[in-house]
Amino acid sequence: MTEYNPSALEAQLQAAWEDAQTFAADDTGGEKFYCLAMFPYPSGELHMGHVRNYTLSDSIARYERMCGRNVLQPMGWDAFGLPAENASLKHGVPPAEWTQDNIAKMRSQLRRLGYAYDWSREFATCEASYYRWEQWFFLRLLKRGLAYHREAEVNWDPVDQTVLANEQVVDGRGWRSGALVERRSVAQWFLRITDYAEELLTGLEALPGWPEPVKTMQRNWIGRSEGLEICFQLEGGGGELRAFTTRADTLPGATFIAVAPGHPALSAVATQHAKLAAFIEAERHSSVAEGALAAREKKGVDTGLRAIHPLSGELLPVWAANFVLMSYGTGAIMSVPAHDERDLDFAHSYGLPVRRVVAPADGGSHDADTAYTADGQLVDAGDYSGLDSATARQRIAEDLTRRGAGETRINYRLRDWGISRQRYWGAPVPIIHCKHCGAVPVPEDQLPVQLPTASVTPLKEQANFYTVDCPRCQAAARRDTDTLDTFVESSWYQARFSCPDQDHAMLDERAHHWLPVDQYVGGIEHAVLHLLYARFFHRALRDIGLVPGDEPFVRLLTQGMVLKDGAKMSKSKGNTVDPQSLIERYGADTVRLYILFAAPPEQDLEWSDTAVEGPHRFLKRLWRLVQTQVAAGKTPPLPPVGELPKSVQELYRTTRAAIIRVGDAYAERRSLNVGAAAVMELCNAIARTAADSAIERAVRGHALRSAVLLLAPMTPHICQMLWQQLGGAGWVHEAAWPEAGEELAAELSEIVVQVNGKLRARLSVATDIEEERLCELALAHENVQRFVGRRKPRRVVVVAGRLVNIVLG
RNA sequence: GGCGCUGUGGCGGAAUAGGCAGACGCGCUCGACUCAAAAUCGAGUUCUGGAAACGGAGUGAGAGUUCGAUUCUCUCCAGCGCCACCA
Repeated sequence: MTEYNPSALEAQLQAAWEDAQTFAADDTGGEKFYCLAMFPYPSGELHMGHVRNYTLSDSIARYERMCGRNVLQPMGWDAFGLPAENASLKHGVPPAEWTQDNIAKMRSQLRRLGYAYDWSREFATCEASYYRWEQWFFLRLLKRGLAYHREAEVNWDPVDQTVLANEQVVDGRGWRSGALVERRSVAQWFLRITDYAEELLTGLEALPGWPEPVKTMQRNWIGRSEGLEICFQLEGGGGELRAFTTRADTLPGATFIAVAPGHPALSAVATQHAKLAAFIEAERHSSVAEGALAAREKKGVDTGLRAIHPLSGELLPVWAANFVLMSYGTGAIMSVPAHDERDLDFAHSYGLPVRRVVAPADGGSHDADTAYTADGQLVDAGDYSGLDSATARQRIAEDLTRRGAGETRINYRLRDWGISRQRYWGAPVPIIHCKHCGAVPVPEDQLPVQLPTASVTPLKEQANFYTVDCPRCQAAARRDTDTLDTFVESSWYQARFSCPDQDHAMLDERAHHWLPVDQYVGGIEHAVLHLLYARFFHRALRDIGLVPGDEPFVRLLTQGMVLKDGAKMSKSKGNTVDPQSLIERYGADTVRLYILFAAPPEQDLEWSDTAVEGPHRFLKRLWRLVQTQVAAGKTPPLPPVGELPKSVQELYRTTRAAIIRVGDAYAERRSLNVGAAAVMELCNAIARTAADSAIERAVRGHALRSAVLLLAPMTPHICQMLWQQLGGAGWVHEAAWPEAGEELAAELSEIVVQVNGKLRARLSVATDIEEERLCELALAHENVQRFVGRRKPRRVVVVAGRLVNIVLG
């Protein structure tokens, strides 16, 4: 009997797959299935999170392939980014070299796991042949007005020395460095993602294959709110102030106006108002990031300006206040202390009046010390008194609109995406700044703007990089020395995998063949960053005809983290488990099976060193079962279902059930942990069944072949070998997914008998038994009688083929 | 503070449309094989009473709907995640 020797077997098969190019995708083939896992940053080390991510997607890809689909499963490298620069500083290795070394390491680690990638499509985003088209696309966006340059207050990461997008600031800290983010004014490039805000929001409804939490996070991030922009005239003809509100019904209760310290209306006043000027200046230098604002004490200064209430004509003081954001709405708000906690807070600090105009609709009372923020009924609100909040909002909006004192508006929390980074290791911004012509695009025939790899010096210090002539007027000019946010690369790589060898265009007709991605697999941490950017990019690409449809990813699986001792595995915590040593010990198949089996894909997986033994033992047992079967000679063919004797009926049924259950686990629910369990159950049933007669061997053979096919997407190496041993031809990954086969009619079925919903007996009865007779039998059962006794059942519920519930009065 | 997710044995988890709670696996107990160990195989394993048959309790807590609830509804509690002066 041959021993199960995973390492030899796996190495041999991996080489054979490679020689045969068996996972190359067909650009013209039939029903396509594009399966993609989020490509890794080449850190040089594969960790368990990667193994989980790639094993999930590989199992799905292999399953779809067995179902006859033309599968594309590519792999590449998200290769720009800071770690390469840091490594370069630390060890003196150029980023390009460091990155290439890491890619080589990780590629061989991935190969050792037996993933069915089409390696011919591999690319790294740091290659000029890739970012060249990113630069090209940036210029197209610029031409279409979707990219623009402006000085803006930005999030500045003092450790990484770069600007961060809002999405990259987490709790007031840089997402990578963890440093407290500062506010700075920097000239940089933006992409007009806000142009797509509405579409990105409504598009979520067309994504039933996305997890609800991810869609919710994106909805919150986009933050759509409908409201009214109200125009307040300043006293003495001093212009106007506009304020956005979602609660126009509370306008009668507005007692002051609050404006952001950076509001342009203040600059003229500040010249005459020292206290205000000081306040504005202090706020400008306050380095508090957005996330920390909420905890800050509310401060303000009366500007001396007075605004006219558009309903009452009353004069409202205008205050400069640090709790108003310049970057949302108009930078000015109407303050209604009675119905907004922040306003009330501020009013209390500065002794401003509180006017209650909304009362609970049910007539209940409300604590006067807190703001009543819910909808209700208007009181003491002039013409609007008595109306409910919704009606009042509508009426006030209509009235103000008619008088030109307001208009309905939709505001979004989403801001434009700042993409300039003051980093070396990234794709250069293809722009030349000219004193006379402004920001001039690098002509297309001069792309790519190559990142100079000879010297690892910041671009702004490399004169031979930035010294150029203006392409328009030939005067001396200066290249933009910023690089693009690395999230730009990952926003379109899924499209480029369709045609990575295309030298003459960003994308070609193959993108129309392969896109959208049918199944995307990755970590939930990208719920807003990468997944929102990629949806935006896809639409921008669509608008110039390069990709089909509106969405890049049809189905999304967000896998949970791999934890050890309750915390995410990480080097700093010292709780990592090295996949490499585990593979050496158990083989890739065991590692794959364990990581699929240990938890549902979407949930966090608590790593257990001992639990790995389970899947390993199972594979060894399966191996032995096949060896025993094969050693006993040729397996007879499966006879017609009707001829199966009692001794093998259970195994036949279990096999059939397993085929259905496992198929469903792969296709519908992607709950591969349950699929793996069902195959284990099947193998237990095989081991329980005798192998003496020809018919027993025939049914066992059928069960074993099925088990091997069901398991093949998860543990491809061992299954390839067992498939051959069982007489299967060719690659198991090209074999057809098994048919469940004819259902075996049962003569007897087991019926559960309950009394008052409690299980009291089980009956084995003829499947076609009449309901009346079944009830008789159930009632006659000894143990049922003990509970029913002389009492007369009030009711008997019968669920055909399943149970009888006898309800006593 | 808002929104969302999750609570099931010693542990990871299963229960597809409201119908046998605990599949599958880890761990543990006992046994077989062995000089011994490893490996392997067999029996058992929610708690509790009982030798057993057979009971009692039981899916975070409490209520509700139902003949019947891990599953549906409501109110709590706990943990996690996201967002958060967004007007």
